Amino acid sequence: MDAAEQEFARNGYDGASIRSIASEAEVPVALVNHHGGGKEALFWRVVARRAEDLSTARQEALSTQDAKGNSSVPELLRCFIAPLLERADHGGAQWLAYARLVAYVSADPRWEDLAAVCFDPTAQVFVDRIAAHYPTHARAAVASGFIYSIAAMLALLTSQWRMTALGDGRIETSHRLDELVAFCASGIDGCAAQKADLGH
Amino acid sequence: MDAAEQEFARNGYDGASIRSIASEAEVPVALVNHHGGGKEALFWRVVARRAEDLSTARQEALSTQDAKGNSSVPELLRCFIAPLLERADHGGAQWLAYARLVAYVSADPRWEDLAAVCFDPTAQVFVDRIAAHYPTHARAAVASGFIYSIAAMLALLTSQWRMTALGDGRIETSHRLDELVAFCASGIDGCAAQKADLGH
DNA sequence: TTTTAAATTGAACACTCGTTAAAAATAAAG
DNA sequence: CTTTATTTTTAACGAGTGTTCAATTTAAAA
Repeated sequence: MDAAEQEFARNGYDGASIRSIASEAEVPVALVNHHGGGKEALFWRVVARRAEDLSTARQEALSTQDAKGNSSVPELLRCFIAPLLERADHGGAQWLAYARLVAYVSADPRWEDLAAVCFDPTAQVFVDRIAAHYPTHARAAVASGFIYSIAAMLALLTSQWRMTALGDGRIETSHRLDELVAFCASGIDGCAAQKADLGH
Repeated sequence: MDAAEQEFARNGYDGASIRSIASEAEVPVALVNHHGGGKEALFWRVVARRAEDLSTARQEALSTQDAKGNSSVPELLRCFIAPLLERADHGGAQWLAYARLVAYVSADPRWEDLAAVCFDPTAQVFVDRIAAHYPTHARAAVASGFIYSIAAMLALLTSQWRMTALGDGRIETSHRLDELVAFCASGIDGCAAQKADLGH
């Protein structure tokens, strides 16, 4: 599974080969097929493996945040974003590979169903919580803003190099989270405000 | 080229096959190799083909906007975002495919160089213009926010379906642009503000 | 220990891939 | 018209793909 995770994250679904995975895991080729149930089933399994851990981490962060009193939108966003980013940073090579895999799955419409099963239920919870801070008729705008936020989070995982290229100074990883949360919170706010202006 | 554009956009680089492209274009297999100079060179050519048109459209939008007087950050962002989104919406199937291809290239670190050549120069111009609205020491924050914004724009191209799934109502395509610009402008603003708060 | 089940292995199959080389057809130049 | 380029076609090569199947080894159950 670890080998498949690395290979899928590095080369994508089509670029990865069962033989490379088997070679990296130092097992015969037929074993990974017998154990994984075919390439596509193996891919699903790899993505789903850490999805549950990620979801519970997000919900737990939400619970501990709620215990401190009323949760603001930035605090809610942080509960969703921090678990993945922290694991990508300090969770070892496997979690970094998995984070890239999440970005890959989320970007490719081909894995619509997989993403819907693994990530959408938790996302739904956070959209509900964030939307509660805005007028009820702005829910669609909040949902859009939340998806934009997810895209921004994944961009931080895949194209961090581009930020240092376009900017003129490297930013410490610990500050990236605060920066991203600030971006998303303000963005959702702007989204909802724009929706409110439609009637004028 | 049109056939390659469709095929690459639909299946990615590894998923696309020269034979499918040749079949869709109703030409022999060897012709596309002779004319395109190999698969990778063909991919570069396809991506670069409309990149220049896109860049000039963005810069022209910037010029006409500047002619109206001082350009605000939302107006600047609209000049960058609108050209691609308009072409994806009303530019026919080819431009829609190309838009998806841009999203694909931007997401995959494998095409770092290609993206740097085709898209980064124009992006640099817009980062400079936007950064002029903020204190000079906030340029890195603005660059980060701009990349987040690009990610959001590409998410609108690839996962529009998810917005209607997480929200509870469809939003008209014409409103999407305003919504996205509002999100990005507010987000960049929040990014720069967070950077300013670091000293406290 | 014997018997049944499961896991592991090596080898091969059928297929698609990108690329190449020589032959045929078309266009351009003299 | 003849002759040179250029483009197009046909065919095939070699490598790599996911998958399958019987043979073997290991583990578990009776």
